[in-house]
Parts: sequence; structure tokens; C-alpha cells
Amino acid sequence: MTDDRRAAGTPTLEDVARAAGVSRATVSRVINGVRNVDPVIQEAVRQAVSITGYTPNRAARSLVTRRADAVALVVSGAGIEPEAAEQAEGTGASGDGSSFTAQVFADPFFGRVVTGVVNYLRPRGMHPVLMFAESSRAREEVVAYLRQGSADGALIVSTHAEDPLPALIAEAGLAAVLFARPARPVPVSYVDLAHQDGARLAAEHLLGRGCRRTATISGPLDVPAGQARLTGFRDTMARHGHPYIPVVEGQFTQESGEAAMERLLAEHPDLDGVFAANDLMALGACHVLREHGRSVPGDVAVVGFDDSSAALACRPPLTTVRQPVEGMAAEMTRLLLDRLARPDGPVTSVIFEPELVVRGSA
Amino acid sequence: MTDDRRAAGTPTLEDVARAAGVSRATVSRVINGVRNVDPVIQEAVRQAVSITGYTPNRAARSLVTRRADAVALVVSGAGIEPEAAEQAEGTGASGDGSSFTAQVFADPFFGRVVTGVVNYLRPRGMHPVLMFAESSRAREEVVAYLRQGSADGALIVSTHAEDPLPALIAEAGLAAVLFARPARPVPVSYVDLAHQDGARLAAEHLLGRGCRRTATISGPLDVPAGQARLTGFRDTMARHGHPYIPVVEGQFTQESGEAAMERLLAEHPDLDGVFAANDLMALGACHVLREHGRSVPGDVAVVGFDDSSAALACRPPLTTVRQPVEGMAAEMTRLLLDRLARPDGPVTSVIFEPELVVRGSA
DNA sequence: CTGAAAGCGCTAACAT
DNA sequence: ATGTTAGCGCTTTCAG
Repeated sequence: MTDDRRAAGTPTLEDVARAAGVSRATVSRVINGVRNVDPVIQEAVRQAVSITGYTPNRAARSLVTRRADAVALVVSGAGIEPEAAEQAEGTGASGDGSSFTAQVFADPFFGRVVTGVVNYLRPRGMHPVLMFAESSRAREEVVAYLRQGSADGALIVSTHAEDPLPALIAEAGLAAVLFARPARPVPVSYVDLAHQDGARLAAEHLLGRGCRRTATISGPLDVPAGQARLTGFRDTMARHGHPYIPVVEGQFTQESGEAAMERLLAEHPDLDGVFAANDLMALGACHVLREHGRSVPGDVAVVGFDDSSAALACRPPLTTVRQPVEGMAAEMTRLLLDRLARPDGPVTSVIFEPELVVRGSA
Repeated sequence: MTDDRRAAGTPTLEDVARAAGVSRATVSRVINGVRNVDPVIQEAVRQAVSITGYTPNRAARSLVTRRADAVALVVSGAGIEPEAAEQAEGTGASGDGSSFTAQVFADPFFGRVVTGVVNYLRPRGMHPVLMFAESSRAREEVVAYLRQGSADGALIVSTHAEDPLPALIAEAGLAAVLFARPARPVPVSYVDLAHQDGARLAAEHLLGRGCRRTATISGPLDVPAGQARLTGFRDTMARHGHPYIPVVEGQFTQESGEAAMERLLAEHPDLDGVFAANDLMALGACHVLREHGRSVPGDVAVVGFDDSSAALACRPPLTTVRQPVEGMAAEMTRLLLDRLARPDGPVTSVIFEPELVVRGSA
């Protein structure tokens, strides 16, 4: 009992080595699956590992490998407000629907991104660190976090165009991949959707079912995706003989969709089709239409965009343009891991094709 | 140019020390805000830091402090399926709505938890690592992750009762706090809601507006919260002279809410009030009611639970029992950080009171 | 194929 | 108040 069995502190490589009667180096090799280890010794080491209940210390390993084996998943917001973020503490002031994080997660979109990222990361033994970057201070923190080596790279999802984060990251020489093409070119890989094609699909569907007086509720026009969906819809309509399409700008929220629909209905009471740039707004539009006595799709056909959970929360369920968010998020993750493995690899972009999902609303 | 300015590798404490003409220790003190440092030197060090562009290396620091300054946020699933998780890779197979992660984030509840956790953590310079633990293998990984010191503790949100994770964590002597009381007692702190009180509020409201033939769509009965909400509703009704209340069990999903409402309507066509154990099910119920020509709240009053985003996605907006999820999540986080600061502190629980939110559906 | 030894960058006694 | 000195636990040349 007086032997050197040290304090119960978690066992280290040293302990395992002693138990197995080999050197630390050998244990390390076995654990990391490096070849050139005598099978007999390998077995002995494994025994020792399970007897001692050894678990490698991540910090020690990271210190020498210079890899954190973690990636940051950052939701990056507007670039405007300088220091707006300092949300009141946690406990009391929560539930505050106006906080950036709360707003972000109110949109089913982000849950899908998380799903895709996690599904790709997990089989590889990695997990995302969730960060938000809606103020310049928060952005600095993200950069610092990466520079500290707390994460090997970043998956960035911007909610607004002109997001300065991608550029900051690129300048700092840090690894990152974006969800959606940045407003101004930055040497960083990204995944994106062929938004215009999606909008074209919606337009053609509306046209195909006979709508002749369609309008659209666009997304925020300072967001590339919002812009592209509008352009795609307008262009297609124009090409089919409808050069003028009423449009009201929304903010991708249900509420803004309701407001937009009210205006559209007031100004164009005879419309027979609506394309909303996302499902949340389409849902809002449906509510307003019904309140005004218009049946969907009988009087007015409605097409959404995204195929998010909101599409099924709607009655009738929304006909919508599917954006394969989970797949895109997984691909984004794959690109990042690739980049980490080959830092000099090329900057690439992967564009996904949308798909029309026909349900009840149009 | 032949001096020892080493390769451009990120600067270390050593570099800063040299630049400032002091020792590593002093720089460390300044950086960590340890007092007893000459103001003049402090300034010099700060200069040197910004000149060199120094950022402390997290791994090195963690190695000696034995703190990761990170916490895991783990969503823990059923305890049944042994090895069910191995989801197909990322890229292709995604969008698979049946994956655990996808299901989890389809519920607005989790976004709110994330919001609360992040809001509390951020001002403290910490970020959550997102993990899922729906299989025994995944649970092992979570335990290993914590034992490795990759995170200092875990915030656990179980989707099912009988979740073995809390016990595993406790046995391993790891720090954790739970969202919701575990089915079987485990020496771990938790936050929870007074579910029965919430259900009582719902019952009284229905009674107050004159409903005499109410039914309820319960949550899964193997979940304590599901059980408690049912009990609370039934007891209150019984106390007011309604000893028999029709109940159909749901699964907290919109779909199950629809199915349950169909059954209820078939068996009790004359009902005038429904209490659904969460908003998603209430939303489904409203849809079905309308399809059957029943107006809400005119013919049938509907009360939900949670006050999630689904409550506002419904027309009319749902009268519901508010569960302050963000605040609860923040408190859970506070408890964990407390525990980390004082490992011998007592195991505690904090129970939040629900609140009735009256909107259009009842 | 295995062991010895040298750090990775930082903090924390312990001197001074 | 500052500097010196040990390591934290691990991987990785480099010898053998």
C-alpha cells in the first residue's frame, strides 16, 4: 500500500505503460493505431488500458498535434450594429424573443443546418462548438477562438449579406467554409443553392396550374438568396409574358409574410397566385388569405420555398421548393474537413439544385 | 535578419516576453489579470502582445489548469435501441427526417434551450459543444469526451425517461445538470417546470370559459412531463366535478396530435374543449378540428402547452401554458458553472412556475 | 519493432 | 513585484 500508486487522479499514459510493462511511446502507438507494434504487445497494452480505465487527455494531445479536433459552427449576423449584443444576463431576461440567438432558432432552417453538420461530424468523432457572431465584438471572439486553436476551422452561416466575418477569417488565414455565397467575393469555399432555378420552378408551377395574376413576397433584398429568388421568379414570369409582377419585400419571418400578404391583397385583390420566398412567409400568407375569405389553393395558389417544417405546419400543406439544407450542411462540413486535411487545396463551391415539392397549396 | 526571429509560427508567451523585456511568468500574470504587476510593466506587456499579435494557446493552458472552459450540451435520447444510431454518412443520406438529430430539431423546444444556454455562456466567454446521445455507443462517447477533459461538464436534455446517461455521468464522477427531473433518482442537479400546476391552469381556464365536455391529448406517458401534465389536468377536472376525462396519448409531434384529435372526435363528437400537452399537438388538433367543421374556439376551445413558436404559427394563435424554456436553460447552465466552481456544492433543483398565456384558441 | 528523450505553450510554486 | 523552474500528458524524432 505504500507503493507509488499515486493519487486517484485519472490515469495517464505513464500508468498504462507501467501496467503493460512497456514504454509510453509504445502505448501511444497502440492507441493511435500506428502500425509496427507486435500484436502480443498490442494486446497487453489494450488490457492495461481497460484495467486502468485510461482515457487520453485531449489538451495534452492537442498541444503536440496542434489540432483541436473540433470545429466551430458559427451563426453570423448583420454587420451593422456595433456593439448591440450585450444581452442582459441569462436567468432573468430570457425568453426575450428579440435576442439574436432566439430569433435565429425561431427559424427551422438552423435546426436543419445543425442536423446536417452533426450527422457528418459524428461518425468522425467530432462535435461542433456553437457560436454566434452578431456584433463586431462577437466576431473578434470567434477569430480569437480559432486562433487559440480551440477549433480547427469554422462553418459559417450568415443571416445577412455584407457579413464581415468571412473576410476577417480569411485575412487571419483561418480555415472556413460558408453556407451561401458571400455578397462580396472572399477566398473561402462555400455551398449554395441554385436559388434562381428554384424560383423558376415555382413560377412554372404557378403558370402551369393556370395562374395569371401572380405576386411575390420576396426575402430581404440585401440577402443574395432573397435577391436571387426574386430575380428568378420575375425572369421566368417575364419570359412567359408577364413582365410586371407585384412584389412586397418580407424578412423571412411569418409575421412579415402576413404583413406583405395584407398589402398585396389590398393592392391586387384579384390575384390568383403567390410565391413566397420562404415557407414561414408562405405560412403567414396563407393565414391572411383565409382571413380574407380566400381559399388556398382554390382562389389563390401559394408556393413557398425551403420545404421546412413550416410547410407541413400549414393547412393545406405547402407546395414548396425544396432546399436540401441537411445535405448542404453536410457537404459544407466535408469541405471544411477536406481543407483541414489539405490546407493548400483549392477554394471550391458546390451548388445544389432545388426541387419542387407539390403538396396542397398550389 | 539572422537573429532568432523564428519561423512565422504563431507567437508564444516566450515571444511576447522577449518583446516586452520581461519573463514569461510576468506576461502570463498580465494576461490572466493576476494582480501585483507594476502598471508600467503591464502596459509594456500589452504593447508587446498587440505588436506580436499574441493569442494564448488553449491546449497548453488547459493542460495545466485542467479546465477546458467548455461545456457539452447533450441531447439524450431513448435508452432502448442498443446500437441503432449509425446513421448513413453525411452528404447523401441527409434530409432523412427520421434521423435522431433531425427529429430533435424539428421541435422548437430545442432551439429555445440552445438560446438560453448560449445567452448565459457567452458573456462568460464560453461556448457549448453540441452532442447527441441516442445510442449506448453515443453515450459512451459523451462520457469519454468529458473524461478526456474536452469539456468541463454536461448540460443534459433527455427526450425520454429512463435515459441512462445521467446515471452514467454521475457514476463517472463527472459534472452535469439536467433539464427535467430524471425518472429514477440520480444525484445530479436539475431544473424543471411545475408541470402539474401548468395543467391545472389549463383546466381552470377551460372550465372558466364554460367548457363542460373536455378531453386531453397527453404527451408520451413514459416521460415524467407527459405524465405530470395529464395528472394535473385530470386532478383539477376531478376536483371540479369531472371525474372522467377522455384521453388519447400523443408523442409531442404535430402528426400525433392530429391522429389523437381524430380519435377523440370520433369517440366524443360533442366535446367542447381540448387540452393538448404541447403546442405542436395543439396545432395538429386545430387543423383536424377545422377539417371537421368545428370552429376554434367557437365550437371547441383548445389550450396548448409550452408557448413555443408553434403557438403563433396557429390560427387562431394558441392559448397556452408558458414554459420559460430559455430561462430554465440559462439557470441549468448557471447551476453547472456553479458546480464547476465549487465541486462539493450541494445537488439542487430549481422548479419554475408556468404561466397561462391567453390568446385566441381558448 | 521498441525505448529514451525532447519538447508542445502554458501556469504555478517557489525563490528572490 | 518579478524571475526561475518544474512540470501538465502527450507525440515524435532518433537511437538502438
